[in-house]
Amino acid sequence: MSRALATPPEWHIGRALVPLFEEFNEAIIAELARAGYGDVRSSHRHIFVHIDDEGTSITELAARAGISKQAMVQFVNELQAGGYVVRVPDRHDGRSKLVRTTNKGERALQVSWRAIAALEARWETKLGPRRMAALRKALRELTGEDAAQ
Amino acid sequence: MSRALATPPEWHIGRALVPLFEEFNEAIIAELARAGYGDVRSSHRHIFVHIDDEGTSITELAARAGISKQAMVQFVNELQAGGYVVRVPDRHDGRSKLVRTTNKGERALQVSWRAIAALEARWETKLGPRRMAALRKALRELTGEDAAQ
DNA sequence: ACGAAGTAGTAAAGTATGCTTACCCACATA
DNA sequence: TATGTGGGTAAGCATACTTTACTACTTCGT
Repeated sequence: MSRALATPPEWHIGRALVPLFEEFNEAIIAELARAGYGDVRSSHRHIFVHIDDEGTSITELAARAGISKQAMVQFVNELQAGGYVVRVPDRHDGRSKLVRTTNKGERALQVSWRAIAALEARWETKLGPRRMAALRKALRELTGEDAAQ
Repeated sequence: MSRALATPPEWHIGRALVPLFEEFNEAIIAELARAGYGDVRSSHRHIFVHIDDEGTSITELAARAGISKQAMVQFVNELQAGGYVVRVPDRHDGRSKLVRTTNKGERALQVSWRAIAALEARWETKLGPRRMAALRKALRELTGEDAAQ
């Protein structure tokens, strides 16, 4: 019945990671909605972050995102309905189609990049350029990237 | 029809924030499941991170978490069914009940703290103690905390 | 002291989302 | 020609909520 069996940690990264992740997501979605791309949802990043400029097959997109083909088909259908991507036949494989961004898709991507840049700028004013650079480098290394500029 | 209308950013924080957030979540849920608390889901953090030792009302928990009372009732019901929390009457208000953690709830909390500590330790081996401390400080400041130890 | 108005908790139902499994067809490759 | 692979439909499921509606209790104004 005794309370306080163990002392809780004074602070841990989750206290920041969770709200920061939410802030990141909401900043992008809100900016997209403001720019007229209100039908883009955060799960559509599975396409936007993995799609190549020359187009990418559904199977490949699904593999990169780590979800099933069927789930990816759904997301592609949604973005295609919104006019953000199109399916074009693959010249090298009659079964395959390549998903490509449309001009509208490119514009939406640019809006999201601007939203991210704005968020990073806000963070930089809080931390200063030196510490913000260090933060970016640290985060990048933690995800296994080289972080070699 | 021209492609490459704007250059995509070489790298941005989302590339790290998203996978790191997922890693954080999965590390806790996996460790809880391994310890026999498989019925705790990540949304239950809404309770665990906001609950006071003396107990907290549903209305207060909902306000802190930024969700509706009804949603909070659901999460409390689930955790109560699992034996992690109980509802006790509030002496000062006949309408109100206080949600309190049980011993099992406290044990689950400790498991999650250990999982977080282990994750932070793994990150520290990648970055070294100095840069890890700087990362923690930066993240903490970004969420509006003082970060004054 | 007393009725009106507000607040705490809750049940029930509905909605949006992000998936999965089970199948199936078309085409490619051996 | 058999087998595999790409794309797809249909259905189902778990999750994380919200809206609506109601009861019990408290507080406030008179």
